[in-house]
Amino acid sequence: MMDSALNTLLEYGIHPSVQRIAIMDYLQKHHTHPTVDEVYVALHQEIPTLSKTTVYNTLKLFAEQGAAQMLTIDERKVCFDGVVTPHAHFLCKDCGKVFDFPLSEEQMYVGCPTKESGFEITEAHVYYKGYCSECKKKRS
Amino acid sequence: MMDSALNTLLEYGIHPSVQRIAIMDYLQKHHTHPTVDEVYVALHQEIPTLSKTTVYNTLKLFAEQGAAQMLTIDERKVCFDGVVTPHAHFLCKDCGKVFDFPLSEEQMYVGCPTKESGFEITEAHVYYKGYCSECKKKRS
DNA sequence: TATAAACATGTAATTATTACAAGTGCAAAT
DNA sequence: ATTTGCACTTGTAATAATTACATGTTTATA
Repeated sequence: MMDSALNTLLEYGIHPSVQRIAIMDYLQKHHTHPTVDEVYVALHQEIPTLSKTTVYNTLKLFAEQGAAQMLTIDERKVCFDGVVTPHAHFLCKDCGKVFDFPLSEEQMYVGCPTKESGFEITEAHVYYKGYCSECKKKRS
Repeated sequence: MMDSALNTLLEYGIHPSVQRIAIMDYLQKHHTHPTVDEVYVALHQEIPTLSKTTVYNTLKLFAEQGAAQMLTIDERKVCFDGVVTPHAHFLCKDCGKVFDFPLSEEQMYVGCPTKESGFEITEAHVYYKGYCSECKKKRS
């Protein structure tokens, strides 16, 4: 059931624990770009002893190890994405939903500082903002 | 002196006030990607009655009107950029500094959802993260 | 099973941000 | 010039997100 989550943790050199597996499993099954709070509220049901601090620590760890992405597209809240293959994100300024958009690795890193610049790049994010089709209708 | 700031406000349809002009002037003269607090602390000297709420309101207004950019590259703090022409941003994970990198409008919007998708795009941000040349040296 | 290291927990503190009500000052109209 | 209204600013208080830290628990290994 949670084998995929466990494997992902091992793959990224993260020591597995009940909580970490559950959180990774949640990320992999819910592509809703959840916040810390959303993950906490959802998992608190199954694991009543889970603390919010653990969710903070764990998601931060995942992001540091490259097992998940930390998204800062919405200034009001940080959210997370279990999909680490290259893609872009879109934030609707009306409903606040975050959408995925296809973008190749090549496109993500177009114009990115090269090694010669002396900068070492570890991640790239492409964020679009505007209005999703649903909200666009409502507004007109 | 602050004519450029005043003109920018008028250009973006923002009613000028002493505070708004001073804040825009600060943004235009300091390309340091300041936070609300940094702007507040700096200007509080010249304008002792300036309140932090006003800085919040004003920078938010600038961003909404397109007269400045709100950057969410650093999850720890929102910062602002008075340069609204297309370019990318780089955050050093060690020292926390934000650097500008050249990027054409075309490159910024590579792979961006088209009108046919039903999405309306109002802004795009390209963020890189890693280690700047200074910090890279220290780490090795 | 003893021990140490790694993890998780909960509370409290901190910080960033927003809400809101009251005050101020400019600008148009009389 | 004076009044009136509106936009803007202010300060305080509330809210929400995040972090620090000390304690407790689990896990792995000898």
